[in-house]
Amino acid sequence: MPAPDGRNSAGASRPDPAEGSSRRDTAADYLSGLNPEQQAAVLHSKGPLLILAGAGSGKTRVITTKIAYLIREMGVNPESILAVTFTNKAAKEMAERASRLDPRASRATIRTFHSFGAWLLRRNAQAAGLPSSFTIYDDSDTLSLLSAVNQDMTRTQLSPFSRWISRAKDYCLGPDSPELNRITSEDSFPAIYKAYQERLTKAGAVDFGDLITRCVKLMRDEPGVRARIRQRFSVVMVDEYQDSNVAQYEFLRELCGPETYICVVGDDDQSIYRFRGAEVKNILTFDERFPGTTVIRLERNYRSTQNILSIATAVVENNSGRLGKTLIAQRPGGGKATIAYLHDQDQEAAYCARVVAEHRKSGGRYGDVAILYRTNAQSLEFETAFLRLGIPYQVVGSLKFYEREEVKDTLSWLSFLTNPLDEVSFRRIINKPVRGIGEKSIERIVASAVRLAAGGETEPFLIACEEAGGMREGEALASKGAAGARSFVALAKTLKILLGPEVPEASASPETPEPEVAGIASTAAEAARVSTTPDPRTVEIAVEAGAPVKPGKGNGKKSRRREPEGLAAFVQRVIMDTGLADYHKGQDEIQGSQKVQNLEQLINGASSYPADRAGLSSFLESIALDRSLAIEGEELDGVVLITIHNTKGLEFPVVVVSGMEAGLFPREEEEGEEREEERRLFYVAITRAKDALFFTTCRERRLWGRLEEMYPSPFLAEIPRDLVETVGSYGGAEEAVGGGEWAAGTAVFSEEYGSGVICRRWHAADQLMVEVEFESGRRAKLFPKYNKLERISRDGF
DNA sequence: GACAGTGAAATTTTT
DNA sequence: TTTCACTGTC
Repeated sequence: MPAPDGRNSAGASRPDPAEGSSRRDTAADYLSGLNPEQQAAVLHSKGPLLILAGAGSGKTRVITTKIAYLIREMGVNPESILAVTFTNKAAKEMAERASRLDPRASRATIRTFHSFGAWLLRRNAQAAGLPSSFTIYDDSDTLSLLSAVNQDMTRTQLSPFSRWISRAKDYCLGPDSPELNRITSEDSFPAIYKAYQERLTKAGAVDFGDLITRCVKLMRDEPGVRARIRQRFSVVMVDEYQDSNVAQYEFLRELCGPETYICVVGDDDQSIYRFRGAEVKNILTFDERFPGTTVIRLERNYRSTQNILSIATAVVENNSGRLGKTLIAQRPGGGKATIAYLHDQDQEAAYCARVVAEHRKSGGRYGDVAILYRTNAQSLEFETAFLRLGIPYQVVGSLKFYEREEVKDTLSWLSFLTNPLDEVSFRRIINKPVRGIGEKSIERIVASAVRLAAGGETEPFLIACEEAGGMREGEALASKGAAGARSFVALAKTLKILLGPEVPEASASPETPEPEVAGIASTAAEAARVSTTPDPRTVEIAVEAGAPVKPGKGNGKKSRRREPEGLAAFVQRVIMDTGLADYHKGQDEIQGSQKVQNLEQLINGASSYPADRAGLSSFLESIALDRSLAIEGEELDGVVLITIHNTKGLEFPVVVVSGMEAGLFPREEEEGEEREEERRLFYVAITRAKDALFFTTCRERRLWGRLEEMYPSPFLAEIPRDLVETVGSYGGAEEAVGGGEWAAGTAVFSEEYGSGVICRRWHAADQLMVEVEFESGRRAKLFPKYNKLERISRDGF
């Protein structure tokens, strides 16, 4: 174990002897429920630790217990503990559970990689070459900036570049790196990347990748910062380590000095983010890169029945390059899984509805059932069917709330008020609602602003607008545009004043734990200040905004609403004063959309933040880094519709893996790494199930309006036949698929074509005929009786 | 410079 | 089915 944090605990590494026995009792309490491997993981204290935690093996429990144990038994200062996760949900859960074990754990830093990066950069903005109020750009902002810099190219042309840039950053490659050819062979990429990066920096903004790569650079260039950070965090833990990318590995390397205790937890079989740069190699080679590593395997599974785990194991064994784990069920019993062969999505949805109904009949809840799919688009059929059948459901993720036009508009205003260099936001709001400033004029203003910024001007866009409005020396626009520019400037200035003065830069020792109480007190005062000066219009329009949007829906009673509090009052004011409220109200009337409602939701989301600059910054940051934020709806009992990626870390009594069709899941037909990743995804899906597991596959599917003929996923053939039963028919009654030796989904071998999977069967000339999709990618129609076709299986069937 | 209309293309997963 | 780029008209 590391020496306890120097600042707080010199000499305090041993628990007070007087308290010793009672502490040990408590320790016994929370350790006794752990199995031997879990205990070993908690108690481990020498050298790096890699915990290979199989699905459902109590991973979070081990981490949180370890945090509590470090604090209680090892005398580690909670502030010295850093735990990083990949999703906000995981971070939140970890923090909550650790705090429940020991309230002091709430003082530990438990964040996502990206949010920790943002935290570090804000506190060391100057050293990192950023304004402390830097804006975080999401992917669409990145694309906007790219198209601003490359005006001769369309967004469609630029979108691959946007992907390549973020991939390059995943690998920690800058615009000048000679290794960029690993990303793409496109010749123009380095130049476009470079121009983008320069402009991004000029805009006082960072993208997601920067949140990691800039930290790596900061730690390398500034030994002082690195030393402080290493002193602050003597314990570093990483969850879901299999999803880390190269840049995150580099970051970790910088965070960990010789004294740091490092513990990573992960499961190589659940690595499913390769497409965005995750490197399974990080976990596969951890013990080489961190010499002296102890590896502990958690293979006891507390979630699923053995049958489910056997399926999962059989499937994932088809992958190569694994560290290897075998899950052992701790729960008894469990029946077979089911493969349902269905005709189309309607049948698929109907089948799922039946699964739900049966589960309900045996006393279960709607929320016990999860329907998993590969792509978000697949949720639609389930939604419409469930709506019609009166089955409550909830769609997890995919809530593109923050990508909506009206929300983005508002956020752009808020960003621009926080960061006057923010070009992307400026472009978005300068002429919305229309102020008579068209494309040409915008380009002229931006060009002028870029010049001004180069001269050190801190508010280049406002100054450039003043020029355009004829308020100062420079190129003025024609009358209509000039008036628009003037009104924009006036608006921005009013709102800025309302927001209050700039916050002073961070103090000298930025990584010292901050006394949080002081911050809240001052911000509460600020909150009061803003909300006590309401614009009379605010109230009036707020009431209108609360009125029913669609005729015939809602009522007038709702209009007696509470006045927005805290930052919400300011956000509302921005929406009103900028004219966005009226503009989108108009849109609602034309299109029957719910933009005003969405804006209200956004206002509500701001209410828990203090109404000052700091509050606004943290509001914007949490939105940028946690897109699932606004879903805080009431907890209703409904069937869960969710993508497989989103299920990571979740479990459900009943799981339906839908859309098991070649080309859809797995997505690509090719073999290799891509296929292995899809298989891991399949493995994740299977291991979410506690009691019952279903697979559905359709013969045809409506994809973007067209009807496509589909074939069963080759993954179905990897499921040992004795662990599943099949139901359903593929078209006509005679073609029942369940029985028969040559069912669809059966793995076969042909001397001529190699191995493959039967995707279809029917009768031709009184003989059974099957269509086989071979691994070579070829398809062939064969008579099992006449062509040499063997059935194969790996379970000795 | 705004905006409506047309035609064509595109759909994976997320911090 | 939706989104985006491009064209033509006011």
